[in-house]
Amino acid sequence: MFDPSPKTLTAPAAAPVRSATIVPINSHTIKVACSNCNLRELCMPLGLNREELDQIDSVVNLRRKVKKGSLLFHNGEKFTSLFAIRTGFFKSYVASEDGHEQVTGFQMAGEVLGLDGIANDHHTCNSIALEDAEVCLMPFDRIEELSRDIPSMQRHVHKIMSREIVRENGIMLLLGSMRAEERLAAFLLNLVERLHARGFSQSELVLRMTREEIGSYLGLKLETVSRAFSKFAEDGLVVVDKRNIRILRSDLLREIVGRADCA
Amino acid sequence: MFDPSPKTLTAPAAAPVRSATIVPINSHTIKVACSNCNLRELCMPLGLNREELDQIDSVVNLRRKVKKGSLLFHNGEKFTSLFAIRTGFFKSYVASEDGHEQVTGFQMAGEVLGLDGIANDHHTCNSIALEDAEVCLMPFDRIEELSRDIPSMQRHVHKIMSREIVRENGIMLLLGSMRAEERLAAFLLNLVERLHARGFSQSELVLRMTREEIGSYLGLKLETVSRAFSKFAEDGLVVVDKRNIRILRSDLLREIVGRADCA
DNA sequence: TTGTGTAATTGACACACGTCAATATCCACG
DNA sequence: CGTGGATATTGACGTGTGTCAATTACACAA
Repeated sequence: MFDPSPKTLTAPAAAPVRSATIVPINSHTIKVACSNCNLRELCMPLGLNREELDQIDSVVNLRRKVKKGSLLFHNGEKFTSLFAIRTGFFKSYVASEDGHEQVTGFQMAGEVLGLDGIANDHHTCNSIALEDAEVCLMPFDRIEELSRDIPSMQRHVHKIMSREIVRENGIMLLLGSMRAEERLAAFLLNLVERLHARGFSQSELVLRMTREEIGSYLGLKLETVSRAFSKFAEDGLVVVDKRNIRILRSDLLREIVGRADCA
Repeated sequence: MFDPSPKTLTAPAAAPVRSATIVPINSHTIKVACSNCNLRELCMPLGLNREELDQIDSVVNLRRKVKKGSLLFHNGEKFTSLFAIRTGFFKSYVASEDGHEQVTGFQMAGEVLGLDGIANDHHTCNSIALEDAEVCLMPFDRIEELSRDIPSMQRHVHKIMSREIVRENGIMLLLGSMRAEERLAAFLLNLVERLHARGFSQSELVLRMTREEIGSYLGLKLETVSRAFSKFAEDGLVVVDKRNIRILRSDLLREIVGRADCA
């Protein structure tokens, strides 16, 4: 089909990879910190000046590798830290008593995980790595401390949380009023947009999740997701080869999303 | 049917009502402030000591009356303040380009509105009063200022935002995997619980919104909501008289929610 | 009172999506 | 180099909910 090069959602690492699961950061020995992280335009340090950057480096004091398929945190776990994704791809989900899983989001490099835990000092959802990943640990009391000293940091934390609220408002709109193909179109456009912001192609993407996980996120069954992909392919909007997707007509995808509920 | 007394979601006012739309609060003349507001156990001041209470009074510097049917804020409006509901009942909703409205939440006394605006300095949703209401204006830069001085205040603001994220996670679960009657049962239980926390009955409630608005929130059409109400009534779970609802078997309602997606 | 509009209920029918099942494909692992 | 278990696709069919429409009840204004 098209170039199946196994791209990873990993920006070129500036630091050597370590084998330990938890890696203390020591700015003297390992030159890995927010101040020279290539995600700083997307992640926590956004909008901070040089001096503030140095301060935030003191917040991000741990790194953690998360193997594909393992949990970063889970429902009920004590909340202590937020997590900034350095590399890899995560799925967050809640589970109802009967065991049903509802995917609440997919997160990639530069995005922040764990905000749900602040409310009750315990996490209320689960986050699992869909590919080998690395996250920066940010102890929340340190974040709050620093927020009290640096107004721009404080504002940034507030914006990150508010952005999550706005995102979820959008998902409610999607789940509440869109039809299957509209949902999938919106999903694909959102994914490529975020990937593009990270330097990837505007038209090609590799899905990190199964059809079932997409379906859970979009409130659909996996068969319906599969059929919608086939329909898009049939209509020449995309080329679908398993998890490799090439978008041929993003304009038409946008049109599909736009005409949501017009009928 | 049953007692149709037109209860209002208004705690007994401690202060005289003024006619102006915007009422400056002067602690010397009008004894209305967080420190003696009867919602302080639910609203912003939660967990503050006496001295901190006095400080927060300096944040809440304006009151605003909102007539039934009028907007508190709307999509695109510049964000400056959060709003704490003193009395009344609100509906928040987003609108897609084509004009479809998706209700994102219903809010009552003691709850905070406007968190969506922080992300982009402009609101991304709309809030409309479903009955005559009164809100306290809390300029957000003042909130941030105070948060820097009072750690417990800072933590409280974070908790309020996180709580909203968790709430929306729950709605995603509802919209993504529950069936009509499960959704309505969950909705009713959530409403009475919140009303009960405000001193109202555990079993009787007056809906402030139409079937269509409930449907929008739950991702259903108004006819489906109506049918679900009728089914509940037929099965003896509730007594329905237009917008007056009496819950007879909350245990069975809980069971309906619980068995979501068990089949 | 009568008129008018909104809200709610209920029935008949349609259809989008779920369910069930068969098959194909790929990858991990012995 | 097979083999078993995910994952994905596709078809046939069922059903929950949407759609359309008729009717009632009620609030409010003339």
